[in-house]
Amino acid sequence: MKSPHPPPLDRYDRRILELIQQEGRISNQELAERIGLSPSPCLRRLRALEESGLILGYRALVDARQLGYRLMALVHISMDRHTPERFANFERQVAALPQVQECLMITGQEVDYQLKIRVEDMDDYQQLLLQHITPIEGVSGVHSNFVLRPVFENRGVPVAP
Amino acid sequence: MKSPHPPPLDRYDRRILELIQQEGRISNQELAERIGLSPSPCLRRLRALEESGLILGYRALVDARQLGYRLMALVHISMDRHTPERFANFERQVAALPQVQECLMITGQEVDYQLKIRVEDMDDYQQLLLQHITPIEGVSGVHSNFVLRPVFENRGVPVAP
DNA sequence: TCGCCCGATGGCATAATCTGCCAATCAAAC
DNA sequence: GTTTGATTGGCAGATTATGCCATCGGGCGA
Repeated sequence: MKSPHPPPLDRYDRRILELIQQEGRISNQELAERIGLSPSPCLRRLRALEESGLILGYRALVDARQLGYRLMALVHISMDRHTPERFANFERQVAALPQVQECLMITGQEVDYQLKIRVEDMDDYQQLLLQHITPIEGVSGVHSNFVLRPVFENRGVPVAP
Repeated sequence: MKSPHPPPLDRYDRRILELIQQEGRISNQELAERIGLSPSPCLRRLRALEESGLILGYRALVDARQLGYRLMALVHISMDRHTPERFANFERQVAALPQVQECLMITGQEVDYQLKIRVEDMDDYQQLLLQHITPIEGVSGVHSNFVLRPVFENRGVPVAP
């Protein structure tokens, strides 16, 4: 999957990465056309990028609001004792909650994790917090911020020249 | 694109949404097989979901670390004067920075925005902050947290039954 | 209970796409 | 200028997508 010496990316590879980050389901033919290559080598390059692990996968972006998730929250969690077992347990429990879209271990004097959460409304949020997050062993502090407006999300990673 | 009365989702639609959030480039044939429908109606449903706006698009996930982006930071921004023009200007300037992966306007007594940033290293980060973010008109406070470990990201939106 | 009606399904045929193979091309090193 | 190696383009077979039409099934009224 991941070679020890990843070959450098030329301009074709970079164009491919840029385009499939924007249009993940673009056909190989159109991809080839846009990068100025014939379909054959274009597909070979795409497969190579997938094999190398540079392309981790493909996702459809679903409109969470249309599914009823009108509330997005950023939750900062602090843990009382910093043992590996506590962390591992917390991460496992949190991964089991589908409302938790993202979990980052971060720096901060009073904070250990930031969670990004999607729920329908405040009632849901309160229930999730009180019944599923606060009770996790080791959680000593919880601080919530709510997203007033997502200015932009899910941007592609810049592919430098 | 977005109908005023979106038709309710049945179990087929929900399965489609679940699967394409995990495998965005799955072929229609395999998708049909997995949801227990023949290719014809499966494709019709997929297209309908795209037309309705529920599926916003498709993205390839690129491994940022392999591209050299070893540092991920969460930056909290406070603005000194809360006028619409200031906000709009800030958002425009920030959207022009490819290192800024996400920009959320959030609640908080001292905070107005959270940015998620990817850079190669601390030098890059310092330069981005001092040369491109701090100078934006209206920015009065900047506070950085760094991501020690992304436990998980890019999870799909739960599609409730 | 029966029969009608509307929407959704499955299958088919055609069109488009994917994908492996081969010879030809290009670039760099000698 | 020649050789060597990798990359490309085109072609053919296999796979997939997509529009069309008859059929099926569920809900509604009689």
